[in-house]
Amino acid sequence: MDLPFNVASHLENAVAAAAARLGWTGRGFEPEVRVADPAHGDFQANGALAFAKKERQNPRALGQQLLAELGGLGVFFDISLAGPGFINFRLKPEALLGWLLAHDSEEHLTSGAASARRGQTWVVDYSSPNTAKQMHVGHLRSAVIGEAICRLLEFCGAKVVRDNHLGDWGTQFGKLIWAYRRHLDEAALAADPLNEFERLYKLGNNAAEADPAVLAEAQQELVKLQAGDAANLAIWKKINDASLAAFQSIYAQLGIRFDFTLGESFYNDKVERVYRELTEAGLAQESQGALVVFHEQHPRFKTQPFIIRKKDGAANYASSDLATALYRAEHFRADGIVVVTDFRQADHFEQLFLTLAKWFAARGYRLPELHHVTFGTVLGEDGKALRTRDGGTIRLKELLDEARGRAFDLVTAKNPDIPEAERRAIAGIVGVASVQYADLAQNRSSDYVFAWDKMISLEGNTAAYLLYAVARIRSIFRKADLDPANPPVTGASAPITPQELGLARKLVQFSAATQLAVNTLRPHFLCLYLYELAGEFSAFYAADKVIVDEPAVRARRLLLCHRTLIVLETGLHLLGLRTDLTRM
RNA sequence: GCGAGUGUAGCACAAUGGAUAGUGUAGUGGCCUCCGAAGCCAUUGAUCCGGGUUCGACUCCCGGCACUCGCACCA
Repeated sequence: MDLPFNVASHLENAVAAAAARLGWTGRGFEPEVRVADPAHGDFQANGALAFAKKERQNPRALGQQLLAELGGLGVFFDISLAGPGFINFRLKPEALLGWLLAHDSEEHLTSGAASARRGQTWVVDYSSPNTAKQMHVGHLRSAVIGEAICRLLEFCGAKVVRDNHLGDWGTQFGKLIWAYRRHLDEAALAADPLNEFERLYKLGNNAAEADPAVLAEAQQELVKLQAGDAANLAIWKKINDASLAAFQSIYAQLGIRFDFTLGESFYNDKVERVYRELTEAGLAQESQGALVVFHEQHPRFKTQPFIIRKKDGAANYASSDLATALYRAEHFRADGIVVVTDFRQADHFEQLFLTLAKWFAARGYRLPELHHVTFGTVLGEDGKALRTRDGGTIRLKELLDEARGRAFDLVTAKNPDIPEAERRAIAGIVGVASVQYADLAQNRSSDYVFAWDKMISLEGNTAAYLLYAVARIRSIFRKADLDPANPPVTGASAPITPQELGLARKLVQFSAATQLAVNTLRPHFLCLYLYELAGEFSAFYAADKVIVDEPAVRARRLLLCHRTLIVLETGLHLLGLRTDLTRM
């Protein structure tokens, strides 16, 4: 019998079974298996501690009883009781090598993970920029975090629907169409449509702010658009087509491909049902001319309304989001919906989810698991929202161009002998990966400081450090002219070194890291793992020469190198990064 | 005013109620006739304040403080 891909869940099952034999299961025992501090073991089970508290018994004694039931695991682990009642599991070297031999490709790692969420469908709503504007740095996080979440869910076996929920139907179009009708510069439109749309939007926005009469006119343009006015629809379509074309080049660079681009406009004819059903269910009411939902039991939302139809009759964010959730539940049969936006929309989504729960319950609809994945602001080094020197917004296109440029300068400084075309290709991978990784590597809840030097300098927890490990491993195989597949690993006379063991142990923890990242919808847990793995590899690489004379030792070390390579690559791909470089 | 998020070394960040709070950078001291030194090894330095719950608290609860953000027709 071999160890399965997910060692932690295997242990969890074994500990739960042992507890069941002791009669603990019905009394609230939880195994609480997690990755351990290497000083104590590879995994630990802490369940005896909490259980002892609940039972008012000595935790150490309960730990001892549990330990006595775990004999079957002795094939794979050295097991010990420690401290107040921790049970530590340390994988035996043979078990470690067995696991490594069994998981020999990205495909096998993926199939090993795919049982966790098999059969589930998840709709992930991310990126979702407003059309008529260029994407700026503020759009980076939703796109990058959303894509990583999609890939993590897929890795765990879920069917993922990637939906770009464009802001293509809001009030900005009233202002934009108002300006378009009066101030369009045809020459500028032909030269750079997005630029001209941005100019018109600013013009319309300023005019509406300065003059209530203009605002009223702009609102009328929106009402006409939402009512299907042909002329306004034509302008709207022109704007959207130009915007989408520009977005597409950004998505291509970030490795993002949407299954659907169902913007707010798609739900225009679906909001009437929302109004009707919410009204019938007694959830929506008229207030100050608008249709709103209050939540009486909520301390704040009992007085802070969720406005689902404006007093001028137009739909808004709330109405289209309600219609969107229903569509996702009915049409995609979603088991889960993840919406990735910044934290400032937290109130909106709390109100939305409360409303959905009541609405779906009233109609007997099945409610998907709802997640609002929030993230903080990208800050400049002055601690304020990231801006250009003259206070403008930083366009995503320019940001990625600069990342590539900086990466190119660095590759050129380090390795001037590589042909320029290859240096450009390397810079494309490293530059974009650095930006993606810098965003993913921190807990998304906090703001983060965007610092070019730290991001591209390739030291510490950066994409380049990980890609450097990838390049070095490829280099070993290139120099040795060896095929890494399934080398013989037994019979080595030299004992396995601490660095080899450290690396092997880290590799086995890959599944635990992906589980943690996907269960919390926080990709930084995977980043942290990959960084530690690359660190273990670097330490191993410095301490133990791979290409040594003794065949069995060489084979064992090549096995470690190869498995490190595939785990690093699988992990980086899960984050949405490219790894197709052989040197850098 | 009400609410949410965030406060961890000089700076930037980790820590799913667990064992001695981890890393990077900056500083200090080592390591290339040896598979890539964009590297490795060692070392200095921190939980906003005050209570509480717990065998155990950066983590949970209560009260403050600071910063950011949200709160009737933007998305």
